[in-house]
Amino acid sequence: MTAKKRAPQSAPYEKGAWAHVFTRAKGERRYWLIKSEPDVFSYDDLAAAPKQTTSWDSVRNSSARNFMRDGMKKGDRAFYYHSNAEPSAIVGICEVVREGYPDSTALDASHEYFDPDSDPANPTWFMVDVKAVKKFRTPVTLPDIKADKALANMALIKVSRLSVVPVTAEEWEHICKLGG
DNA sequence: GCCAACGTTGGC
DNA sequence: GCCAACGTTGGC
Repeated sequence: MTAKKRAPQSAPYEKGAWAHVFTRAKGERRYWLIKSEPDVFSYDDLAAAPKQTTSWDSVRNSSARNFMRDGMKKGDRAFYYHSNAEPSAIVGICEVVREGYPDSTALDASHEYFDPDSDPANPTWFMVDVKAVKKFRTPVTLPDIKADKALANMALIKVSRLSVVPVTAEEWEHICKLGG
């Protein structure tokens, strides 16, 4: 028996700052933002997928994993953000149609993102399914967001390099108005 | 348990 | 293509 690997469970939010996004009033809808590079999987790719749905797999960051495993619920909405794009921007809206479940790519030895340390009986990595809802008429770009005082506290800005982040209801409404 | 080295993300 | 931020790894 080898020594147990330290499980990648630590995450900044657990120290307090984002604990609130894991609780909700009965029937409350919560909001998120998910990032994808458009060259890899764009919003149009999602809209063109079977049932306009895809599993948000291959995320290998524990904070993002925790948001998917413990935070996102069916019916929640998420902005679809194109990272590493010209310009980087929120380009549309999608909906969580399946709540967190084990990420199959982490358990598939033939997959590029296979994680040999993930125990199938107690998986390390989780994913959700998201469905395209609406493409913005006008993408809301990162410069737009940075220039907007109402959006200065967005997790997108404050916590860089996290592929799944929470969005407040106020930020959600504001950006929806901008995007049309 | 500290912390240096390393890898990844993503803006610019 | 560069590099800052930051999470993870592993030696001690």
